Amino acid sequence: MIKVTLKDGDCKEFPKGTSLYDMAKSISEGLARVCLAAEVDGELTDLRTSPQQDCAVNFLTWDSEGGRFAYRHTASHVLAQAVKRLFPTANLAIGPAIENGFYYDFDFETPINATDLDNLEAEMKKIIKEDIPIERFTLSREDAIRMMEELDEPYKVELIQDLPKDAELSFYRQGDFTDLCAGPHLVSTGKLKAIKLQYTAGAYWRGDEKNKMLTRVYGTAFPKKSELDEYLEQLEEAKKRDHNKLGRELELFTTVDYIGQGLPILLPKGAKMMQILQRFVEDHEDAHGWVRTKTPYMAKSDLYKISGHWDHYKDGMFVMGEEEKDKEVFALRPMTCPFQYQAYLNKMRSYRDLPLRYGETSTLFRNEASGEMHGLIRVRQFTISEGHLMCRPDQLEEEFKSCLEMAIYMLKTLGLYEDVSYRFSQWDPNDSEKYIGTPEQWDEAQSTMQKILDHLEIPYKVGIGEAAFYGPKLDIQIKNVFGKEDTLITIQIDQMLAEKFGMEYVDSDGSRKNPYIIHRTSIGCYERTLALLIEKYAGAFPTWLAPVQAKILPISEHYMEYARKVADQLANAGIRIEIDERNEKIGYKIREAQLEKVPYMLIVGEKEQADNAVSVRSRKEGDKGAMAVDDFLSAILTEVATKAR
RNA sequence: GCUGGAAUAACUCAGUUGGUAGAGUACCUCACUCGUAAUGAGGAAGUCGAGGGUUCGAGUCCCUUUUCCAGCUCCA
Repeated sequence: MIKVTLKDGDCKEFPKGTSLYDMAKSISEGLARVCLAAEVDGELTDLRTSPQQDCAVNFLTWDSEGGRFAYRHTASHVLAQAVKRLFPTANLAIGPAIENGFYYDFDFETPINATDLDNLEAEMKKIIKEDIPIERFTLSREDAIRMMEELDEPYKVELIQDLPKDAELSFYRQGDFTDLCAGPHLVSTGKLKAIKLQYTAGAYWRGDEKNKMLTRVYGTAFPKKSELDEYLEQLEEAKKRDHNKLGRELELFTTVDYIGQGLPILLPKGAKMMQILQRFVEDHEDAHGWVRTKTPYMAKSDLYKISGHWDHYKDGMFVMGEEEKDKEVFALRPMTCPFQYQAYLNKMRSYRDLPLRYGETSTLFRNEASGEMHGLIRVRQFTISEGHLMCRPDQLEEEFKSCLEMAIYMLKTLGLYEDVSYRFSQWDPNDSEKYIGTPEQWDEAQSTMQKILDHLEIPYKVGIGEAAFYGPKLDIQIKNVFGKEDTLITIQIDQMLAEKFGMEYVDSDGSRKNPYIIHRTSIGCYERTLALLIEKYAGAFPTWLAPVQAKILPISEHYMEYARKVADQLANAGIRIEIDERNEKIGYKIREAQLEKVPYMLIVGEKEQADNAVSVRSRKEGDKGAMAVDDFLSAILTEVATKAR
């Protein structure tokens, strides 16, 4: 007998050799029905495992990530089985569970289409109905390779060959289908309930663009049809917040095909929001010891040769001219650093001058690959709240902290703080081509940064190979409505470029030293920030950010003059105001203003004109009744000043 | 850049096996002068993204290209 301690502290005894699934059954039929996998002494495992000694067992249900992953991983195997049934010549690559579903990569002989996807889904449902038991077995590496060669699965053979020689490999078999897999999996295909194949996409074998592009089939699975439907409904709702759709509908931006990809046109409302954000950021920075520079948008190739951009970032730049043909070759700037450094180099610096904080509202140009552009989130020309801070080693941590605090303040003010996560972006020592500097320099820069991050207790995850070519970064990451993650804000420590440009200061002992440089942004690039704000608020921006803060809706033409008088008074106080001068019914004007998501509608008619008042309707709370113009003005000014959300 | 999908009026979309280009909204005109989410009538509006091909005839079929969307790769 072995003793099993359950999560709730209960102890049970079972004969040695009892599987976890049988244990669950003997505890209760209900548990057996809902448990999907288990943790034995903290290790994720299959229900078909039979513990050999006393242990702690935690049965995992749909409520745990481990349970969901086992469930969806099994769904991905069922998909692979369906593919092998309908397309016997297709080869299998990999098929994991992911955050909200699963995918499987296949190498099809001919591309599959939407009908094929429907057929595959139908076949999956058949496999689930067949309720095929799923068995686990292990093979030596050698036998595993032999089996996959016999099955003619070259990708699987390659995967196995990369595993350690003495590895014992686990396989899962369900009827006529066998796959290499670490598991865990459900006990039979019938445990799956609601599945849906969503779409296909290309994906490089092993994520390397030099490799063949495979077909990735995405799907999701839930224990109940109602939950699946709810999830799909949520996806549809999220799409309605998509900044790329909403931003165009709200007339914030547009694109024109003969201007080109990644070059959006900011319309008056979008440009106004950008201006508000920019003023907010610049004022805040200036109040915190930052000074402004204004540097050129382009430079001769000479500059980029010193900085290393020419060798490490040329593909990302717009270069004008050819080195062989033209006397001077210019390139638009992809980053501000080498330009702003010239301001530092303008004269000899003393240790007393540091820290020096240079801010610039900087427009940058990056020649992104054509498939990368996405609305305002990835563009080829963008404007960023860029800054470089030169300091002494003893000031580094304090300055880094203040940069981070500023970023957090900005995020909190915008209401995005709860949506971000931190990434400590490090270099990839195996890809030294991509970076300047020696391994020793990288170790030093990264350990300096790590010390600061740990000291500040920043909860980060590490991103290997995500560093800039000149140094490590703390990236503040955010997800868009589709769940795709992008960097919003970045704070970087750079020693290497300072050295390349010969930036120095004279220390108290008379010696010359290179300053530490912090590259940082306050709210990242304005285009991307705007995009995320659109999605965050579904276009209903906080009043301080709204391009139009109040719209005056006269009941009829008779009150137009009064409407203009009110508009003048509010506009003179700095409120962004519009009048709906059209000869339409009030209900119609309200509907339109509501759809434009204007924070306040001010209805004026006979009564209001008599009382020097406005009837206020808020987009959130509806009709709020009449109010003296002065009272409305002071209320909205307070709201704007506090940047209330 | 790669894989897949898409492009028809300002916007959202319909358009059957190839046979005269359609709706709703918006816009313009007129009437109505209106009290908290759509007043009515009329009008104008499209080289069917661009270029080439097949055909008596192409929005529809084929090729090239541009842009947009999802994903991959890459990045703020």
